[in-house]
Amino acid sequence: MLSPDYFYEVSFLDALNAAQRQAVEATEGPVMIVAGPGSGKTRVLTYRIAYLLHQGVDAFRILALTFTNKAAREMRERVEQLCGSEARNLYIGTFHSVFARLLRAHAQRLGFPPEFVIYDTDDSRSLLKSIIKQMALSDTLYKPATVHNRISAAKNSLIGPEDYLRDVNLMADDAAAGRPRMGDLYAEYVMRCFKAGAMDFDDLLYRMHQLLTKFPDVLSRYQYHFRYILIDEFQDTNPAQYVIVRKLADVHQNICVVGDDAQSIYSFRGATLENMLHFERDYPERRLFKLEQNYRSTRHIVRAANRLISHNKLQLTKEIWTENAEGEPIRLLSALSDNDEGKMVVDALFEEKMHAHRRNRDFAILYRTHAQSRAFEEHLRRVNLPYVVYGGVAFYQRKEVKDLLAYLRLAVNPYDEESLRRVINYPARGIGETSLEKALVAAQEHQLRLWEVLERCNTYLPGNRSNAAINEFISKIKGFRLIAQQQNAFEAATHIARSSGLLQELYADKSVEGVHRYENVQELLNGIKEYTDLQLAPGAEAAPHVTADGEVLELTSPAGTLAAYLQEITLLTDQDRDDEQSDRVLLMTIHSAKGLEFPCVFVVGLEENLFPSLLSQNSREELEEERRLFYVAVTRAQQKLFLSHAAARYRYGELQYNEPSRFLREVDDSLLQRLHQRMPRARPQPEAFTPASQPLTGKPYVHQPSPDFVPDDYEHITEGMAVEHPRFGFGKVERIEGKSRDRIATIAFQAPVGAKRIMLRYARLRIVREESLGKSTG
DNA sequence: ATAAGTCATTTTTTT
DNA sequence: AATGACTTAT
Repeated sequence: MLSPDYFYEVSFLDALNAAQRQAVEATEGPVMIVAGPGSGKTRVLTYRIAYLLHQGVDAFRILALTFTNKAAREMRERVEQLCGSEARNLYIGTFHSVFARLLRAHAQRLGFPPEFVIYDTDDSRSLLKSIIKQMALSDTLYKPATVHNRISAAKNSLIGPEDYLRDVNLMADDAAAGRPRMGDLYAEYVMRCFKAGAMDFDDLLYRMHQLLTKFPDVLSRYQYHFRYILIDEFQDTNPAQYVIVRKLADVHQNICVVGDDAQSIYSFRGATLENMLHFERDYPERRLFKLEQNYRSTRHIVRAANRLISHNKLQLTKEIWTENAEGEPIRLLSALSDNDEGKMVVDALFEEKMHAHRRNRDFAILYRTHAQSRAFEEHLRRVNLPYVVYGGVAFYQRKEVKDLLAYLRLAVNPYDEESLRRVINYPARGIGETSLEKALVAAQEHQLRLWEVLERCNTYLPGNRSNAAINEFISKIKGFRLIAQQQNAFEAATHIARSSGLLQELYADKSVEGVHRYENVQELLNGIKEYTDLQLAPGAEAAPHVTADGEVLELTSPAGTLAAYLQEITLLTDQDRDDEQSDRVLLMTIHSAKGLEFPCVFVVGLEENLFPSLLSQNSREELEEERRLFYVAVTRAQQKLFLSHAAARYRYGELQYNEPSRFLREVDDSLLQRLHQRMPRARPQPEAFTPASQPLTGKPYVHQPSPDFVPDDYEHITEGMAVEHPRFGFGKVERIEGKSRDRIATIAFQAPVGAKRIMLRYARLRIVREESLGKSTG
């Protein structure tokens, strides 16, 4: 069995410690790896795959599932570094993307077209909104988001609409909440998605499970195919994911899950720690490996993390340790107000940068909610430190991008109701709400799809004034459909963008924002071109769709077509786009910091009611999840950790006073070193706070109304004026449209924000003298 | 049809 | 404080 070169070949395992190596070499049978933060979890996963390949396992028999595209890409790249191009044939992807592929191959079994569309959250909610309206329910009681969450939770627990309506407990819950029709909404929603040939994100799991349950031949095919299954971030899986994976692993039983119960922070989207407990129950013979040595952080930080997490009752016993240096004590910053916190944090950051000669990107400022970023942005701008805030409006969520995608989606699948409604009157072609309303009613009445009604609008909507426009629209889309079938993705998309009138509409808008939108659409088209060229390039590598023995694993649309492109793109998100490696301070929520690490970390806003959140203090479970969130935040730090809190802050426009977070007490006092003794005895008076717009002079701010300070008075802002916005910085008003409070100003802001269009109502703009523009940048 | 006024909402996020 | 959704007035 062992080749003569065995020892040479596996010498790469020398890069691992004993525990890691054991976990890598235990390839057969069920395995659970509990991996603490910074313990080399990704390393173990990649080496495990590399080791399997070295053992002669065919790459396409290995299935590795992750939560994010980024994690999947990283894993593939790292295996490729170890094993070369063989890594390309690995089945690595997110749960959603892998399942989407498998579902495409067998969609017809479930009555779906192979080119089914995937509804994102917006699509789902907009569909629900229309259903709620149609069923004449109050949309304050049945908010689309609430209903969607409920449906999503049901699907993630593999509860279908019939089960839901039959479930006494669920029905009682809904009745108690005053929403007795929830089950009916669920059923109608599922039916509408089905008719539209659409699956939402949760369907990719729910329908996958259905496929495997209803069709034993499909199940056994994949059961035999995937010899080794690996799952990353197991603590974040939901019941549906776990059940599916168990089914797939049932023949070979080579299932390896890697996770850390102490880092489970996604219960609000269905993840359950119980999966980790169930794993032990379901696989009694499973082998357990614990990776507890931390290579990331100083002893101070590791000790603080352990202290903190020991307050949680619900946990598998595990204590991380490290051989790293003691490091410096954790610093505590106590600020008077949110603005003060911004100043103290930025000052400390600046000092640390100068003192230890660090780069900007060595710093991360982590907060509980997005709204907290403002104060830090303001002060970072003031000291000229470049920064980037994670989590703005996603590219693929932008209106203009979604509009074009809707046209493309329609060309592939005209039954897609959400896309149809999105573009039927955009650009305006005289098909108003009334016609659409009528068509929807007719569709309901005749049990037809919206598209089918419109196709024969003369029959179903006799005498409707806009029938001519509808017919024209329908034949246009049919034309697009032909083109999508005959030409490649880029040609088809360009044609559709032009001949739908979308491009012209955007081109006509010469405002700064309009130009941006036009550019965004162009960028989307460029992306499509890139994709097409790559797919159709001579000698393009075969995607891992075909196994070595020639078996086609799944059929997808022909490469390079619009249909194929849409399949690839739907599951991409912003974080998968331009991964700018520029030297900037990073600002983000703790949730999005998971999986990352930084030399210096600031965890800010450590106040009761904010972190832990007010809404998380109802039950012990929720509080423990907040604590795990703090644990995640603390363990992002490699060398220096700063914690900060403010005595008072504005929330929802009101001044609130909060006690320091209980989490600060839970980290041993001896580990904390106060940077400045500033905790006030008495509550500060609101007047004492630094206002949002502090003069640049650095002199203490004196609160007195000045003639050039007009916070709310939009009438005073005129074109050509130099202004300062507390968040976006300095800029020049280029253009003003509209009247009164709906006036919109186009303001060319200086870097890093760039030109930006903002509503002036309530906007806190400060008029500044022209010369301050030159000397202040962000 | 457009402008102006009212009201409700407000965690975290991936796919 | 800041928005988005919705309603009322002209």
